[in-house]
Amino acid sequence: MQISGEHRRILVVDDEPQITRVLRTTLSSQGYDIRTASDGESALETFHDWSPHLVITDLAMPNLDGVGLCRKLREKSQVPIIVLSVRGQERNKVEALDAGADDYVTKPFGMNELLARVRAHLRRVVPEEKQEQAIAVGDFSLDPEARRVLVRGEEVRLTPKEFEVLSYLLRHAGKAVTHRALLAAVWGANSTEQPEYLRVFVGQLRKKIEADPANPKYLLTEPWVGYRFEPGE
Amino acid sequence: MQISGEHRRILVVDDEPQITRVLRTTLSSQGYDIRTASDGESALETFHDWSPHLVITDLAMPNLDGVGLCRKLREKSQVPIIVLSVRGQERNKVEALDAGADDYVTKPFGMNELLARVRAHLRRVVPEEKQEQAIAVGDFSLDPEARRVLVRGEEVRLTPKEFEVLSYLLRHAGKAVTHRALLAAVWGANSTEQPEYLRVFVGQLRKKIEADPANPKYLLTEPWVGYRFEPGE
DNA sequence: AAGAGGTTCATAAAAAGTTTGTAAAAGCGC
DNA sequence: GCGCTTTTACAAACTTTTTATGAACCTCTT
Repeated sequence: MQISGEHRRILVVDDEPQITRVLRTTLSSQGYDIRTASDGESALETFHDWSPHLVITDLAMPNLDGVGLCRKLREKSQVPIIVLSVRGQERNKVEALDAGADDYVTKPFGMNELLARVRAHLRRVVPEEKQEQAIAVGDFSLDPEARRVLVRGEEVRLTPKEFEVLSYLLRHAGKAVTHRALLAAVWGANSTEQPEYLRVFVGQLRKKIEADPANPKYLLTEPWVGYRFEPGE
Repeated sequence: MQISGEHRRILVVDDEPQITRVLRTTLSSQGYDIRTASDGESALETFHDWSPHLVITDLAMPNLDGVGLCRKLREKSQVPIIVLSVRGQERNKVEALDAGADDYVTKPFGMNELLARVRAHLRRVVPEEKQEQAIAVGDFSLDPEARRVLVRGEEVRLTPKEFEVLSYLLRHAGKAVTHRALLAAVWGANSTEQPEYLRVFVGQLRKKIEADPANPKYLLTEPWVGYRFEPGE
């Protein structure tokens, strides 16, 4: 498991199942999330649904070939594209690269080389597009980019851990959140057996966001289960 | 002559004069500006003086080899690097790519392929103008060309590093900027583990731009995360 | 139905561990 | 030498973790 590769999504496009299978296996083992497509058209669909960070594609495919796929992708996206092909002739390479591909690797290729090229291209991808979107529920709004929380229009200063706890609760507003889930989300999957933290931090949060911390209106406890966040109407 | 290649500067590094000569000729004919260096050390010098848009380098060189050159360049720069080498073994490729190279082409290579790869990498280079635009937020305005900053109409003298720090913060005004991001932007991607710089420079900046440096109004600290620039209304 | 025993929850506060602001010394390049 | 950057040091401020205590709650027994 490597930090820089975590959660990066790679779309593999090839009409030969044995190729996609081996790529899926190898890339998955490096910690990447993989989806595959067997032709250009379905690749475009998956691309739009899933927004991968990198595309690896074959050249010869039904429906829409590799060069066509590159052109289509480039109309909308800057995603790095690596073309894999058995055709090693220079004009094929030039055509693909000029169509928008970033790299051209000739089959058969060494898997370590491909992985290194994948790393090289992913390095350039803007670090972690913030998947975190602003949330607004009831009297609360939370902006992860600015790292700010507003309660009834007032800004509330939160420490990092408080922020993460509240963030998780807001994202699951209205639902009962188990101790385990909350602990795992904020403290990591390891410390799921220490609910003392939660009591302390929930207490702190209530002091900061509740009008009457002793009789919480938003941050309710769900006995024997966990907590539940109830946004004001 | 092609439009996309106009005025782009390419640094060619190789200790064999016949290689640099043919590359210079070919690349020049495509409208690129070329300089050459015959070893890693002088390549670094030329790089700093000339800020090329792309570097093409051999692997085997006196003084500082291709891999070392990649590492050195990556400390400060995101410039695309294409490595040319007679060594076609996979571990050479992996080593170079992981050292920061973006592409690895084995000699002998087709010139059209190389040109296509050059075009592919140059496509990704951010057009300079984008980074050089003036910014004005709240009480601040910053002119990158003149390297001047005005706070409430008053000019403030800043050192180069101070300027870059403030520039980055202004470009992300209102958002929490992580230590990592700020360090990477100003000191290069390698020095992301030295937040001491930031403390010092933020302190300097506050002295220069805040009315009361001890109680900052603009340059706020976001504890455990980084800093946030809040423009005056 | 009431009470004992055990568990969970809330709160406060002490202890431990980090981070931040600041000053100043050392290093570097022109 | 001079100005800028880097390094070092340390106290102050802050966050997180740990600990303690009492109240509230459930279960089981009588």
